[in-house]
Amino acid sequence: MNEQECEQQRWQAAERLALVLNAGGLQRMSARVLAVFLFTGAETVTMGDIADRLSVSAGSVSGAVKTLLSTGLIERLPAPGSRREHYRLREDAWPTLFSTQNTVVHVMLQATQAGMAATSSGDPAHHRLGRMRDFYEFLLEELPGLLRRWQGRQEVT
Amino acid sequence: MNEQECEQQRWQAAERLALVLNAGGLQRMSARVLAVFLFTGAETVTMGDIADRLSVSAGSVSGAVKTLLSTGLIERLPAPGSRREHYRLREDAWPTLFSTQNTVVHVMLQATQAGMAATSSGDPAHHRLGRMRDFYEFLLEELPGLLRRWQGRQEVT
DNA sequence: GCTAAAGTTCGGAAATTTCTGAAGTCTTAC
DNA sequence: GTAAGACTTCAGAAATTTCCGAACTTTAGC
Repeated sequence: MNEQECEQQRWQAAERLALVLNAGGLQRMSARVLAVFLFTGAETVTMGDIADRLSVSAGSVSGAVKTLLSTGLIERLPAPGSRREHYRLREDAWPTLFSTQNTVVHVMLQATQAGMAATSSGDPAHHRLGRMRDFYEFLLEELPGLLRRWQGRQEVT
Repeated sequence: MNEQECEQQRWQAAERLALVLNAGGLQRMSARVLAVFLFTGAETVTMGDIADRLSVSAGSVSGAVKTLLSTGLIERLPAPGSRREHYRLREDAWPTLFSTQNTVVHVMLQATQAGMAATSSGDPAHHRLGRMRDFYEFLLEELPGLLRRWQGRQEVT
């Protein structure tokens, strides 16, 4: 396998992963940009690098980078007096992504509680909502332990 | 609070929950139909019931019900020689939904492995992909135990 | 078998999301 | 201070998703 073939495969894999990240909840452009951060051979990238690689407009890259920054998946490097800003994937990007996805659970719980307040205890809906609440409360209870176990494993390495 | 106010609140809560389910990955119409299954005061519902409640076309309901059936969130009841098919929320709907959402993780892992195959071990991308793979493999390892603990808690009740 | 109600399918309209491109702002270097 | 490059913003175009509705299929009841 020569170098060109490898590069081709690398970016094919990147686009495939972008599709999955997209299915997992990320916006399409955010997913593609995140894939660049993952698959680039460089330690850091600039917005221009990303725009070139994906052949998309600077505006799109700007928006996606802003989103990824605000969700804590990437970080801006303390720029050494450079003209261009440099960014890179954060070390704990994946636990972060996992955690933010679980904020949805919180909102779900609030909705179930509103529903239970609007139904009497004899109502089948009241019972159903109770079961739903129980499950998601269980999930939230389990979350901290899960992340702690992950961090514990990291320290060993 | 009189009966009408309660009904109004009930379905307001239902629509709110539908929005959250939508944000959590479900299609818009599937989410709204699932909310009806949760919030209805009846034990079971027919497609006609759903269409009336949401004021949407029979076609839309048909599509959404088909999806919810295939993902195991609802079930068709062994119809007692009736003209209309009856459906209801499955008892283990929420663990099921949770598990299906985690099939995304499997696909993600496959993509990381393809990426690692296309990069050499000296490449920064190789290292990044390795970290991503480690985290999601960890998650998959934790999943069975999590569901087992949930089932254990259910049996006690 | 016929009828009528229930459910399904699918083409295209409508609505929403997503991206671009151009204009504007900020920063750096000279 | 000025010019040039990097980044941001936003209105509108493009693409995609989503839904309706009409035609079609199936099934229960007679």
